[in-house]
Amino acid sequence: MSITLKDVAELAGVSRSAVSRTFTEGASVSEKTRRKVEKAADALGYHPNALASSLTTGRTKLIGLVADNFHNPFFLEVFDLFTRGLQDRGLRPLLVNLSGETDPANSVRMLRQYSVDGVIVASSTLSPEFARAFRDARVPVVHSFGRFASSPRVHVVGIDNVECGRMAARTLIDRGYRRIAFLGGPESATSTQDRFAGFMQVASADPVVVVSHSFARTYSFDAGRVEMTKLLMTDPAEAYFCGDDVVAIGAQSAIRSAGLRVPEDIGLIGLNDMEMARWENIDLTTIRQPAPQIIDSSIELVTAMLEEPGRYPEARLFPCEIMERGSLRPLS
Amino acid sequence: MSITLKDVAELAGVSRSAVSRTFTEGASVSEKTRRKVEKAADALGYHPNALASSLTTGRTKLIGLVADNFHNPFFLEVFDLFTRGLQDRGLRPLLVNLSGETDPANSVRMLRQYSVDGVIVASSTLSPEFARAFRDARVPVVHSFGRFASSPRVHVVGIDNVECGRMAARTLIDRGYRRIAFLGGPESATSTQDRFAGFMQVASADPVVVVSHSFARTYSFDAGRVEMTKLLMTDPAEAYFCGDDVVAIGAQSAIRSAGLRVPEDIGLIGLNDMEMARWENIDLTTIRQPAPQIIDSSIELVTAMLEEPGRYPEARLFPCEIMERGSLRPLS
DNA sequence: TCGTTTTTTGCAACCGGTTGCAATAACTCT
DNA sequence: AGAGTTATTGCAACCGGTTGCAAAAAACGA
Repeated sequence: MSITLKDVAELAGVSRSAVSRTFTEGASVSEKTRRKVEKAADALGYHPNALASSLTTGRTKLIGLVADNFHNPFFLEVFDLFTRGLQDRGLRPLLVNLSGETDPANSVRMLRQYSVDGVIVASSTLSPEFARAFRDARVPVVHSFGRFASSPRVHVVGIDNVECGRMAARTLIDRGYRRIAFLGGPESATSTQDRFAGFMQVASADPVVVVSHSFARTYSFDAGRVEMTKLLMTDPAEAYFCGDDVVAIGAQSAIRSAGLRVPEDIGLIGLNDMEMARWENIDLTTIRQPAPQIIDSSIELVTAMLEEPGRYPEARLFPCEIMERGSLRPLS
Repeated sequence: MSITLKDVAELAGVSRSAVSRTFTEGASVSEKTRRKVEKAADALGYHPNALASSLTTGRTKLIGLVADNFHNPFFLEVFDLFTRGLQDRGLRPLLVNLSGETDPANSVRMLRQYSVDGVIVASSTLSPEFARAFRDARVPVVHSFGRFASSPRVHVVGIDNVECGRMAARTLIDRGYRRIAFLGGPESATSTQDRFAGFMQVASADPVVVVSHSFARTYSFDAGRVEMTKLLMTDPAEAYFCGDDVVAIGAQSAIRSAGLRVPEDIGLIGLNDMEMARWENIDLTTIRQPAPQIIDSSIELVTAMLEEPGRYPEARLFPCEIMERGSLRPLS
């Protein structure tokens, strides 16, 4: 069927080892045989079978990319960055869609069956358990956008969500908002919990500030809209820190549908700074999460673990910054 | 390092073949040995290595998923559907990001190195050449969202873009718009060309209709916005058929920024019916592309090709329908 | 030129599985 | 119980590569 090492060896008149060696970096082959082999390989259109070689080398160059939110456009950007970053380093992403799945065991089993070299869990909602399951199975794993822990059990790359919560509260208070609220993503998500904690910490420390909170069912437009619609029926706050941009956009839509204006009637601040936040009809003030850096760093870390499997776990944090746009009233 | 067939065989006191057989569907093993093997396997935490077995079976259950647009949220929905559909059938998507890449050779080589069982090219912008390159390399391939051809050289699953163009033109004319225009996606994309052709065919057949056209640089918000901004500086049409939803949303944003209203001042119709089109602040009238059906059918077709590699190429078309929302004036 | 050192090469075993085949075991049936 | 079937099993070769090792070839030094 397809061309194998043996075919090339025969045509080139050398041993199979010689052919193998010309295709492996840093192996000992003379220029003469290399040329013979390359000529034969070209003639036959030969390319080494990566999977067969993985059997002996123990490396597949396959990286499991595990995600659970396919309804948040931010993750499209994340996939773009991950796939390109991996490809640039000669690695291949094996995509796993976890939507609805709660038990890590299946994914662990599946990714082990495919002998992935490592796994990147790209999610801000999965519990740390998930990444740990891979570690326990001795699969190098990095949790991107995961929860920061002061004593991480697994490599984590992301942001300090607690600090983001504080930052959001400070920003709202600085703008003169007094009745402020947290409109979080799913309550079960670690990122929601942390952002909530930080937000409350700053907000409740200020004696004149009145703070309230609620949660959207998921990090999605619909959930944000539903929750804000509910809030508008009673006595809404002056400004909301939303779970993330897509929740904020849903909230924005609800506010506008109710005949109110952002930021004149209600202020909004999101988190992520996804592309859409810049769209002129959305124009969302938001906390930028430096996705390119997080992703680069995650890839770097997972490749480092290939060399050094027992590598001591670490948490890598990147700073966030406020992106001023039009959904909050200006600093007076 | 990891548990192999041999370890299980030894513990269970049977031959390696026996172990292999208990893990392969429909092989001949007695209940007694099966139980012994399963017990040993459980004890050791053994799971067969999918890649090693692919060597002899010739099947990896890996499917290359090739995409080139990571800036259009519609494709996040597409990825969701593809990954789930493949997973449900025991297949694994190997994601390839083609952004910027024009030469198929690289992807073909890479995916062949990984012995993917088949490839799905999910793009409405790539030329048919691309899919053909896989076919020429004897890799089963399906082009999803690709150009329909009356004599397809490669399996294509999608919609009739020419008919969509006609449908859009008819819709606009029926609403009483007289100065209508096509605001396409990238001119080089087959889908743009076809939608354009159909649109012009109907529009220019009507003596009272005045038609014009232009193209956005890519299927993206920014490109749509830029192009519409340009159009607004001269004498805009009464209604536009936009390249796709994301281009339409960009156009909508430009229109609103110019202080005009949709649909009162300018009407818009998109194509795809992505989730965002339903968002209340967007509320886009659009032509629904039945993505779930296209994707299901694509997966079905690619798996059928595994059984029957020489399968005669076919084009599968799914009907589209207008989703009435608020970006066109109502039928009078 | 010849002995020594360094490079290059092929052999053969191995990676973790699968499978055709012949031998063995377990059933039927009379 | 014994002949004839059918089901199960293990052997050994193979899938497409890699790699340690020893032999062969080439390069080096004097």
